[in-house]
Amino acid sequence: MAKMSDLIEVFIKELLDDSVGDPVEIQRNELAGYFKCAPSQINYVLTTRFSMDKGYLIESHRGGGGSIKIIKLQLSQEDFFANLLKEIGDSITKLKADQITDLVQGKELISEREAKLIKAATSDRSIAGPVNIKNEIRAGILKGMLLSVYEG
Amino acid sequence: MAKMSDLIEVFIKELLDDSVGDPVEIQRNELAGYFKCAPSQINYVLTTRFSMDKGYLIESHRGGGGSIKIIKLQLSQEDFFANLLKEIGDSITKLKADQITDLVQGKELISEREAKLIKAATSDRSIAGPVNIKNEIRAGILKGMLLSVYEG
DNA sequence: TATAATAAAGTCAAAGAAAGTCAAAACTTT
DNA sequence: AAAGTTTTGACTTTCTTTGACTTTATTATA
Repeated sequence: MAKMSDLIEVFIKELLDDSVGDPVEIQRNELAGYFKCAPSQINYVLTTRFSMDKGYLIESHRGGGGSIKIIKLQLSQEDFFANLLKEIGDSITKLKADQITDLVQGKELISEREAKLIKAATSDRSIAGPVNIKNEIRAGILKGMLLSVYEG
Repeated sequence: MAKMSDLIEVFIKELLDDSVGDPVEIQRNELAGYFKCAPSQINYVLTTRFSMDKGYLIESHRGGGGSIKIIKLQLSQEDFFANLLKEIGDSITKLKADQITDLVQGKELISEREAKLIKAATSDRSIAGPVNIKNEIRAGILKGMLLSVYEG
């Protein structure tokens, strides 16, 4: 049997292609039913194939009428942003985060106010929680924000 | 089926828009009849979508000829922010964070792009780290960002 | 004028409808 | 065989819908 996760991945990518740039909305159980797999496998596919690093944003709601929204951000490999994401990696200090933020602002891809927002979000003060993982958390937040700037 | 509660929410907001600032008066049973839902669902919508901290006041009368009055009120900016910070507290879900972000955007205190940034920063996928403290971390980030807006 | 009937709205808990998590089991690759 | 990846399922969390029961106000009646 061809790998299920791959099939699901292709399926979702086709949906995204068909919708030319618009986000795609699915219901986890429905999709799982279609592929006759465990619903949680959809989550697996989403986290392994549609991660932020790969240029996707995921949003979801639980409860009656809940659903999962998949947003593809168009970024090319040699893109400035792609490089930044790589540089941020899985962990980043506040100093470096600020440098990157300034860099992006310098290119006028974000406004001064937006830069301020980003700096606030990535500040040590904002990031409550275990000191030893602050840099990891910061990396995730910074990447998420930069990607969101790219969103249609 | 599109989510009933959302439809009802939109319906009421349209009424409010149409009445430009004036309170809107509805009959619970009538509205429930219109939407073919349980009357108590109107209460659900009212408490989840038109709560005080979202800037609404609800008044009602029971008995014959009874009705529900929905008032949208305008708070001073300091009160508004103070309220938000209080509501965020030490822990907040993604859903509630988004609602607050929308609220702030609705008041035109932030732009659509800035709202997107905030939503990205507070998304579960941005916040790497232990699941059990995500809401705590999110609260810190959101407060940090809102404060940065407030402080100019 | 009391009292009963009726007409609202309120409350709360249970059931239902999603999605999320995590770890074990089952595969594949090295 | 070890390491890595995928698949599954039991359990959890979050949000929505429903309905039985309560409270309050108005209207009709004795």
